[in-house]
Amino acid sequence: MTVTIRDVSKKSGYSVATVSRVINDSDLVTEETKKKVGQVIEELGFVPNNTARGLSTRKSFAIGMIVPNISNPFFGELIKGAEEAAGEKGFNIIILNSSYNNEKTIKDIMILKSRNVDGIIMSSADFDESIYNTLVENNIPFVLTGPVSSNHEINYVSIDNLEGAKKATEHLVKLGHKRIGYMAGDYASYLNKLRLQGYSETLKANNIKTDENLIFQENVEKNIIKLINMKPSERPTAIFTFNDYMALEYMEKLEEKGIKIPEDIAVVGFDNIKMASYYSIGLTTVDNRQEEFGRKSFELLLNIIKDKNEETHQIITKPKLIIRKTCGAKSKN
Amino acid sequence: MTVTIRDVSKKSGYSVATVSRVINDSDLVTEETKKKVGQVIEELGFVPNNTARGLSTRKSFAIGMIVPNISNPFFGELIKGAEEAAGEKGFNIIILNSSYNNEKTIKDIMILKSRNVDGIIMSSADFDESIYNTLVENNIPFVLTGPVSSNHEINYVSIDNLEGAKKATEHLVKLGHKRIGYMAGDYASYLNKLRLQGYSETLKANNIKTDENLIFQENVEKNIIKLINMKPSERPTAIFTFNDYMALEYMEKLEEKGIKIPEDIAVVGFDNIKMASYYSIGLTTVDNRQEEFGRKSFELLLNIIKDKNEETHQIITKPKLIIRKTCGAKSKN
DNA sequence: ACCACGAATGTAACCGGTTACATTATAAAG
DNA sequence: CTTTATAATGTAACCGGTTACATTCGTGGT
Repeated sequence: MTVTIRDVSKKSGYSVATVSRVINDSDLVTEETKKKVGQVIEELGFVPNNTARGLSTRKSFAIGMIVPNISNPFFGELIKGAEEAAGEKGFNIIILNSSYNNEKTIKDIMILKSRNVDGIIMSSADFDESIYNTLVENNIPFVLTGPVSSNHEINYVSIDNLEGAKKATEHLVKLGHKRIGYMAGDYASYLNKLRLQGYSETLKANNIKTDENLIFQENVEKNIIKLINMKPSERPTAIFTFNDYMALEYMEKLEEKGIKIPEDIAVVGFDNIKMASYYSIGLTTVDNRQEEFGRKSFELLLNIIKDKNEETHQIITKPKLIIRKTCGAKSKN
Repeated sequence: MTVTIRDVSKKSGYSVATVSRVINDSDLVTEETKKKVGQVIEELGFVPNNTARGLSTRKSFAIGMIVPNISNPFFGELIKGAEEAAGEKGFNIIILNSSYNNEKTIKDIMILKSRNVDGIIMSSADFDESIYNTLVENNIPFVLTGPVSSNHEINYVSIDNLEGAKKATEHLVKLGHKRIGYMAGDYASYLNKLRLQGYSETLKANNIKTDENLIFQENVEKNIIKLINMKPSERPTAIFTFNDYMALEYMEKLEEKGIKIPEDIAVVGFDNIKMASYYSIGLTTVDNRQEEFGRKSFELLLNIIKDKNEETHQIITKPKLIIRKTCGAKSKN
């Protein structure tokens, strides 16, 4: 049915080994035979079977990618960057949705192993010991995206979250705010810890003493009620929120209550999701370019696969503040 | 290094054939041997090598998915649905980003062929003859998502766009509007044709004569200028826009000019993207559930792969109108 | 007791590539 | 004109599963 390397061998008069060498552009064959064999390949429309190739080389030219939620454009962009970089090197991406579930993540890793992927790009909200062990025991090259709290030496690429939080908070300080709040959601991620830390350190560096009443770490509902019930004189005049998604929620609720942004409360987010730039929202935020991270993740992974050397790499990019309207500073748009 | 079926065979005392049968849960083996062999598999941590399996069965339990833009949540949801459905059946998804480029799409199809995918889910904005031929010549089972203008008999799943456009327009008619506009972008897609048709037919059915001046088919910039420059008495009192994305753009521009929504102009979109429901936007729109379509696409594809029968299937789902604020009707939220 | 038959298991070829090793051809060296 | 090194090609085993076909074994019919 399908044309195989032996068909090409027969028709061209060369052995399968030589044909294989031609396919792989080995320098063991003459230019002339390359041409002749190439001709036959063309004629027969031969396409090498990747599965067979993978079986003998134990490589698949495929990498796995496990993300918490494909439909979230934040991860969509990550995937896009990785897919593009992979394609350029002849790799393909097998995508798996972990749904923020670590048990599923481990199953996914095993699935990817059975598919002989050459490596995995992981984007886990909660990279724990069990995931780490699974990857290491199965000897699978991997890189993480996002900040990593693990005390193992791990390859990852991430934005500098501490620095980003500092820039965001500092911007509010420079605008003259004294009562600056930090608003997060209810889950105690490492990411949250870093961003809170950046916030706190910035206040300290500017001789503003931290006020526990201005740090909101319960769920969004409770936080908003607490905020709304504060006397205007006690209320923060500016808030740095954990991420854009939450910032949008807070903003919606605040405006419902007649609290104006940025006049009454200035807002700065984190991530620069597409919506932040959109439709009269104009959220000031910290740019967190996922597409670029996707690309870098793949490139790092490829290095690891090739080199197999022991040293780990951490690629940490510098964050950039995007000033729009919600912080009250003059927009640069 | 890795544990193979022969290791299991050796340790369990059974032949590789029997082990293979156990793996595949064949009813040719006793429950007892299944148990014994299963035990050994457990002990050794054996995971069957999918590549080897694929080579002999000529199946890969992988399907390819080609979408125009992964980072667009519209497609993200589609992928998510397909990935989930696929996972339940032991299939994985290889994702490829076509960037709306048909030449790349054809290359992608060949890449997927060399990987022996069992089928392809295509989401092309412009499914043309060359793509069709590539798929058919290479004998690759496929299903399309979205409406298909091709005159070939093709498997696809789509929303009923004509019906959706009718519902949207009808809603505006029922709200008492007489001057209802249709606003699209500048590209003449089949999709646009369908939605425009739904709009026109609804007007006719309600004895409102179509006014060419209320149909905006140039690019967004030009359309908006034309709209703004109309006298209020000539202006449409309501518009049905090609999709939510455009609707948001129009709304932004209109509000900038002081034209209130829905008081001055009511707006209905199409697709129900996440943003439509969000942050005081409240866009009335036609639900176009991509996640469900992703799931259905996979299920349909699986049927095609299994049955190999000749008849084609078209799965067309009924659209649902989501009433929010921009149409001026009382919101049901 | 003997044969037939079906259920359970085993043997080995096969899927389509890669590659270690063997072989042949070619040219340079003695 | 051998000998020898080297470049080009060929042979066949191998990757790790699946499965057609062969074999073994137990049971019921006569």
